[in-house]
Amino acid sequence: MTIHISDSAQREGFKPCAHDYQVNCGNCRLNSICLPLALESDDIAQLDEIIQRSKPLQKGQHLYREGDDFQSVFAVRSGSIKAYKTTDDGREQVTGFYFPGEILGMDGISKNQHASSAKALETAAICEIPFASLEKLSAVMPSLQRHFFQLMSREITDDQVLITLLSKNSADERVAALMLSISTRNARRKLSATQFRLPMSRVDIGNYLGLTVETVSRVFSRMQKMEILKVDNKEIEILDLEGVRAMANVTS
Amino acid sequence: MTIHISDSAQREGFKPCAHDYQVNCGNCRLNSICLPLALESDDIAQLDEIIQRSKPLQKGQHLYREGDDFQSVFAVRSGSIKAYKTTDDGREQVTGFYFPGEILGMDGISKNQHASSAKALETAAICEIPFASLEKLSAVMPSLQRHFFQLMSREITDDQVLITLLSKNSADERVAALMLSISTRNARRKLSATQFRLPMSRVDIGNYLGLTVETVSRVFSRMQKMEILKVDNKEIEILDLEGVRAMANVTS
DNA sequence: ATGAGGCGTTGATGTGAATCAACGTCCCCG
DNA sequence: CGGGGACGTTGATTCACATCAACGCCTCAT
Repeated sequence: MTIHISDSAQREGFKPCAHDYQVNCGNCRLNSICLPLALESDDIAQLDEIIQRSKPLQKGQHLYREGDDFQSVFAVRSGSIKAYKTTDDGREQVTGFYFPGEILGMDGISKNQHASSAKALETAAICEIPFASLEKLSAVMPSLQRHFFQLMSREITDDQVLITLLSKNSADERVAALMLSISTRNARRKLSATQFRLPMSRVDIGNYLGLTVETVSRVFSRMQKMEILKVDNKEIEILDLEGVRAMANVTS
Repeated sequence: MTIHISDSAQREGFKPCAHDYQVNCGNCRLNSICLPLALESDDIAQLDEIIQRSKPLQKGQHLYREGDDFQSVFAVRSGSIKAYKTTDDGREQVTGFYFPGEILGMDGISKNQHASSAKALETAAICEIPFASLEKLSAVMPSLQRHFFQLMSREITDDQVLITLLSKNSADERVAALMLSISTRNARRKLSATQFRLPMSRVDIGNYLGLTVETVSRVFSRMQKMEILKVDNKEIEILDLEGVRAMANVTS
């Protein structure tokens, strides 16, 4: 089977490797997040076949860059990734953070070129899913086709949530909402919903939320003073989930 | 063939109708926008088969509402549609405007429920594409499958552009960028890139761009004073395209 | 050990857009 | 014909967040 890797990935050392990580979709702890489909184990084997695992990405390395040829979408197996676009005037807009079990790179399909860049926030293991193979397999596996339509749709609805957050909510609400989002996604991976380490810097948070570093920092301080959140550098503890929800102004 | 219509569409009068509008994908003036695929005429006939045309939606009527069962995606044939979400606290966030040839409703796939509402800004003719049929057809028509993946990906990249606009740009830049976007989309339909009528209200524009009506109005006034735009209520004329580009702060 | 550079926090000041308010226009309906 | 309501504009004031500035704490290279 031909192996496809994007240019920048190749540049920075994302290489398929012979080393057996003893991981496959069938035994992957994350498959309920990554592949929530009623796949026959036979189907999973086929999917496994096209997925390429590789040696981990180091902090700061790029998985792909805006403008790179689009060949694959990627699933995060461990670590975390930030996706971002560069604006006309050279500034950076963070468009998303991706944690284990989550899939990124789908924005590249439309123009056959990645529409954003993706960079490791910490050491990260990645599964590469060549899109051409995925398309072929989808045509014969209706549940896989459906799953990918759903994944892309999910990305759209997530973006709409961010649009609303940026357009309608205060700095307090935005930061609180991000904390809740990370908490929820942690819980989905059977990790603590109340204690976690933020892999991204304050700059990245501000950039994602349309705020300056200073504002993010002040919101954290305020939340500490209110005793709804404990912040120790990147270590976060949610002390009062209801309080954080109230600050985020969400009903759910 | 079974006919699927969403609940709210049914409530408000979106009904398939026997009247022959003498429209099909093969002869539709918009097909280069809506279906930019190398489809055999045979394929187009098959696609035509599943698409349902109906009597036009009147201004203010809903095509679907947030929470409705997801059955179909929709293509605009004439008129225009606004898509919006309702926030927890009851406010409205406009997530997009859709013009002839454009496709909406794909955000409903992920949860099998529409994630936003869609309402006619003026009388609008719509093609309904039942998603179940589309999925089946996609499995046997690779170019159609590819096309839909691309459409969804396009929606993602468009949302990312809006995210960046909301997060990084001033009121002037946002309004100018919207004018350019409408201008470009008009040109794609072989209409004037410099003169057009805005189908949406100032409230909708503000809501989409994360601004108040007053601010939108002031930006328009400013653009008039600068003589780069002529505004007469909803009638817009771009007097100086480069000037508008400069205001939007875009290089392209 | 040392100092430079990245990252985060806090305080003082400035500003762009929100808010509040008033008014004009258009259109529909009694 | 008149009035109520939706929509748009413009001006005065306020305010949330950006900006500017200073400083503390790491870490890492010399």
